[in-house]
Order: sequence, then structure tokens, then C-alpha cells
Amino acid sequence: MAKAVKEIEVLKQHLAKHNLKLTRQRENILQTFLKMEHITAEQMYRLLAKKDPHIGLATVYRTLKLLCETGIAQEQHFGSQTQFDNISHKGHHDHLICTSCGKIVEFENCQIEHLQEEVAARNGFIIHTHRLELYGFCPKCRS
Amino acid sequence: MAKAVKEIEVLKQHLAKHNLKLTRQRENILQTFLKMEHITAEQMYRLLAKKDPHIGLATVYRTLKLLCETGIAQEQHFGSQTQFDNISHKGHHDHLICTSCGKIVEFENCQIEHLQEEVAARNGFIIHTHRLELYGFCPKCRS
DNA sequence: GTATAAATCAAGATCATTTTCATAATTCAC
DNA sequence: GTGAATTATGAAAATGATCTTGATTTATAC
Repeated sequence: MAKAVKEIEVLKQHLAKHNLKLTRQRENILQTFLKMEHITAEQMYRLLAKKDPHIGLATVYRTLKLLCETGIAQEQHFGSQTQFDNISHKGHHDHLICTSCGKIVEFENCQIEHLQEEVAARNGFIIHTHRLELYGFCPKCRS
Repeated sequence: MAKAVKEIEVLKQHLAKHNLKLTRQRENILQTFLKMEHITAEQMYRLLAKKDPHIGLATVYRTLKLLCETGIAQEQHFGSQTQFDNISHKGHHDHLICTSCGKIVEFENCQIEHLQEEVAARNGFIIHTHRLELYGFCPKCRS
């Protein structure tokens, strides 16, 4: 749990900076969030409701968005679902995806990562993570 | 317009294969779609309504989904918006996304694209499209 | 402690998207 | 071509995720 302490500090600093307050709910949501690699607002709500039946879904949404603002969490949209990813659990693998058979090959390429940093810097961005997916046909399916 | 003919053939083949019918609306939507690099259902609806005020939004949604199944279009989710991308368009845009405020900046980088091709070739893949998203903080939010 | 600004809950509002269902259009066999 | 069979369409209502509202509670600075 040494790690969690760090995240709480990040949150506290952010709250202080923006004149926001540290509440029981915000602490609970952060603690639960840190245990997961990624979670949806609904899942979080159901988990918390076991301990604190009066927690509101709106609070969960607000707090997850808050965690995104601190940089601890990151939104990711898949269809109608919004996943909140735990930044500290993220790996760096990119994917080759066959659109015919669904085969997935992972890869890593330092040169691409380097160029990404360059692009980001040129636009004034600081990159935390990325997502690179190449779609096409695998050797078997390119008949 | 020689290109558009090809897409219509792709659509016709798909329709025939699945016992679906070629309608005026489907043709119109495809034609409009091919002129754009990417479009949302709402934008498409508003464009079509100028010519055909009776077109239904549901038809637009249904047809865009159909185009995805043929491989002509590809869904891409950004926050609450769903973009339908025109696969055949060359200048593929990648994105810088601020995880704090949601700001999106498009960019293009030939070197990255070239490296992607290399990685793909090394793995025996043929790439049709890709998706590259860099997540982090924009200039405003990095303060 | 008290004041004050902010956070919470619960309910209702929104927005994009999907479904429903009666009507209209397309296809295919003749 | 004609018509029956089948699919598509449009309008409206339903849905589901997320956000806002308004009244009430809570946390922090003094």
C-alpha cells in the first residue's frame, strides 16, 4: 500500500490547488480504483455500494472525472462503455490486429515511441500513455 | 468519380450476399460519405436533409453501421461522439488527446506511418488502417 | 466552534443511439 | 412488366450512459 499513499498525495495536492475538499467518498473511490487495472463507473458504483449503500452514482462519475484531471486515471471509450484505466498499471505494447480472423500480435518499437514524443512536444503535450493499433490481414488471411 | 463506382460495387456485393436491398437512401448516404474524410451521424443527417427533408436519423445510423460491415467505413469513438471514418482516404489522421479536458489535436507523421509499415511487414501483415492515439495533458492542463 | 464554500444524494434531465411498428419501396419469379 | 414476398424506411417512443439540479450535509479556514 506504499504506492497508494503516493496517489493520495497526488489527489490531495490537486484538491488543494483547486480549492476542492477531501471527502470520505473521494478517498473510498480512489482506494477502490487503485486496486483495479480498469473499471467502469457502474462497476465502481456496485463495488462501493456493498460498503456504503448510500453512495450516489453521480458522485462516482464526478470523482472518476476528477481522477482523470489529476492524471491518476484515464478515460477510454469502447462503444457505449467508458473505461477508466489505472495509469500506473499500463504496459507499453502496441498491437497488430487481423481484421479477418481477429489474430492479435503484440509489438514494441522504440523509434515509433520516440517520434510520438516529438510530435507531442511540438504540440505542447505531455504524454502519459498511448494506444497504437494496426489493422489489416495477417499472413494466413492475406490470400 | 471512378473511385466511387468501386465503393458502390463493394456495397452491392455485400447487400447481395446478405439478402439486403439497394435503396435510394443507402446510395445517397454512401455518396455523401465518400466525399468526407470522417463524419458523425448527426452531420450526415443534416447534410442529407438539405436534399431530402424526409430522411430519418435512424436510417443514417443504420446505414453507417452497414458501411462499417462492408469495410468502407470504420467507427471511432471520442467521448460522446462517434465518428465514422472513410477508410479509403489517404491522409490518415492520428490524435493527441488530453485526458484532463478532452481536447483533441489531429496530426500526421509520415515517419511514424513508415515505421508502422516496417513493423507490419516484419510480421507478415498487410495494413489497411491504423489507430494511433497519444494520451496526456495539453498545454493548458499541464500547469 | 462558526461561517462559508464545496460535496453529497436522489431525482429528473439530456444526449446519442436504438427499437418499434405501420407504411413504402425493392427484388425476383413469372 | 406485374405482383407477391420481403426488406427498408420514417416518426415517435424507448433506451442507457452520463450530467445537472436543488435541497441538505460536510469539510476547511478563521
